[in-house]
Amino acid sequence: MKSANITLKDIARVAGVSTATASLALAGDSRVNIKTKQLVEDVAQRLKYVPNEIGRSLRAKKAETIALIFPNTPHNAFTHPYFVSLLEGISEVLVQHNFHLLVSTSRSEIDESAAYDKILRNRRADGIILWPASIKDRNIVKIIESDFPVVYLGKWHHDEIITVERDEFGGAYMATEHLLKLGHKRIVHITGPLEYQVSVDRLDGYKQALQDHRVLYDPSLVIEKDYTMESGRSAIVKLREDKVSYDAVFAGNDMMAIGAIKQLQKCGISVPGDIAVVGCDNIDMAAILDPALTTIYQPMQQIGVIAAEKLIALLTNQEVGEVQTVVPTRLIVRDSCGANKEIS
Amino acid sequence: MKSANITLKDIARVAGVSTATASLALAGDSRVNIKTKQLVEDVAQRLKYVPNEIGRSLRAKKAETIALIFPNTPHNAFTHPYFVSLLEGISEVLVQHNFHLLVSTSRSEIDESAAYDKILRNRRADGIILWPASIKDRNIVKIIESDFPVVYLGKWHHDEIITVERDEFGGAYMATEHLLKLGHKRIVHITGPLEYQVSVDRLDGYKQALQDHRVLYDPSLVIEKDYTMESGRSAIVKLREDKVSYDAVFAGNDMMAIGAIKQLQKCGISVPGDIAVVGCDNIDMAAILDPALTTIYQPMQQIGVIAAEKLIALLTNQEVGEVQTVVPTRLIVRDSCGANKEIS
DNA sequence: TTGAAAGCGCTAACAC
DNA sequence: GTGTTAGCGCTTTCAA
Repeated sequence: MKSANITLKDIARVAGVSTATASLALAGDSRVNIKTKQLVEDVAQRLKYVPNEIGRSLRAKKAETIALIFPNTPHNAFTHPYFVSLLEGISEVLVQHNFHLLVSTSRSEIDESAAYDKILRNRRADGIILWPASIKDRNIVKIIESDFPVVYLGKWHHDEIITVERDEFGGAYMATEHLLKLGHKRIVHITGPLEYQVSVDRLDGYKQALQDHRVLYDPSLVIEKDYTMESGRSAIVKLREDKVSYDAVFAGNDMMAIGAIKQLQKCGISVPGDIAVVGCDNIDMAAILDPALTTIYQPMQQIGVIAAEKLIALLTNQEVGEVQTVVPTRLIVRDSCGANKEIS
Repeated sequence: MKSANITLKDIARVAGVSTATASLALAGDSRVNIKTKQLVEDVAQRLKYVPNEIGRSLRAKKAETIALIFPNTPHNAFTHPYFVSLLEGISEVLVQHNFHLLVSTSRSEIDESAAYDKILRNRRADGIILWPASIKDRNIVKIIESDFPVVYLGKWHHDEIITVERDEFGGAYMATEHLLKLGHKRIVHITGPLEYQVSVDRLDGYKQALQDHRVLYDPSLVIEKDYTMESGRSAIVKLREDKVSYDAVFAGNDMMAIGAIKQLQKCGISVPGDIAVVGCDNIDMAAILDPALTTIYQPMQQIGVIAAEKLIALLTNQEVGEVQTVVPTRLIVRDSCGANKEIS
């Protein structure tokens, strides 16, 4: 900054009023004389006055900031394909309300609960949007149980917590049903680590679809992997080793679906000719691959928008609306499932 | 929060000392008696005292926070494939130094310069990492010319500005040279919008490589597009319409390279058999495509790390080191260029 | 070695 | 309508 910062005091001095009046004037308080108000505003504009938000925050005990917290390592958090869309949605809302966004990655496994305490109490943020980590993470419980304003992006069994979640169950159900309707009976499901709620929900959706269509659930068709492309590959290898027969694959995310397809193709098995594959996430590359991947779309931007709106509503004592929101997912039919006849 | 926040005053009262002593003790000042220090620390720990950073910031006139600013729309900013890696690098360093990260997307075209002024002066952040927008954006000039601590992620013609940039020129040079060495003479270059410095640098690298290899620069081989996949497609269409003959394509980014490949394949032209293609960025899907995309790797995480380190060094009066850093890019040879003989 | 007091920039109760 | 004053939580002289 070339010049020292202009404070409210400066404005008051130049305008020839007290700081209190200046403050009131700039806040648009109706008690202050219209001419005085004009005068103060002019001076403020001329001197390019920008309120010091730290001072304001200290006084108001509000930071006008919300924190987006990832309880895991930065690596896990940021490489998540959803992250960018989520951030976009949150940011969009915050800008409208003049809130700031603090992105925090305190790794639960290193800083332990102290880091959370700090975020909760150092008053840098008024509320938190919490990205779910493993179900086992006790630190999350702590945050959720404190009555600090928080929006949890997932399922939580407590009526007072605001949650915004995707309909994982429904998405998996749709994916599985889609394959069933195409005539497949032996559908492999590659799950993510079952310590994540998402993985469990997707597995449940898969099971329910089978049951509703009177197809017996066969545990040998379910393989737990870790959401990486490589693990998708290895799932296929394992199926072959175990001599499991199957006619379709529903992968717990797109990366594993891609890995599976690559491995199948490597073995000379046609997708979708011999084996139909459906993924989950609709990451960018899903549409570009050959065969283009049939997958479940996750409305992450929308989730960001809803989460931010609810949190701000809560912070500003507005109507929050429904406490638990389940945002629908959507099946995107492309080529890898074989539904598009001309290419299968 | 279940209980009201514990302040320094509380600690002092419980420990039976003054706030000044408590502050000193917790700061580890050597003047304070070791026993007093111990006592205060015990009390602080017992009451789970966490300093209010807003109060501290107001006093210190420092926010211990840096802002990452995108001058464009949230959409443009966040969907950029580099963003996640960059964020990861920055975040990694900030966590180490106990700094916070404010992510800001004030859209230059809406809020105009007021938004920048605000960021510069509301004291929410001590420094800025600035992501380059169009060269024409006057607001950036304003930020850069203020002497607010800033690290600019690109080329800037001013010795006092800390910049961290990728070697775009070198990358494009390598890509072009690689194609030349493979025997290609008529290399198309699809550029991004030339109002971005990146696009210009890549074009320059392309030209220089041609010149050094005594290949005449032919303007009809250069097509300005907009970094989208669709525009990569349309570039190929246009070349065909104009009946331009060529044997290779160097695309200004991977998305355009992918679009070009898709369009070429659609026309029955083999990649790399008939036309060799090289992209730029090394986005995730580059390795997964068929043919796998030869491209230029951009070390964005490293850039984030360097940028954050330099900014923090500047803010804490440490040695900043070199003011202008050019981080090398790297050619990643895969299949789309035809260098891997067995598949071409 | 410790405490009293001032003040960072702001807002709001209260007095005039 | 406007000014005086106090105080948010913290650090840092300065005095004891």
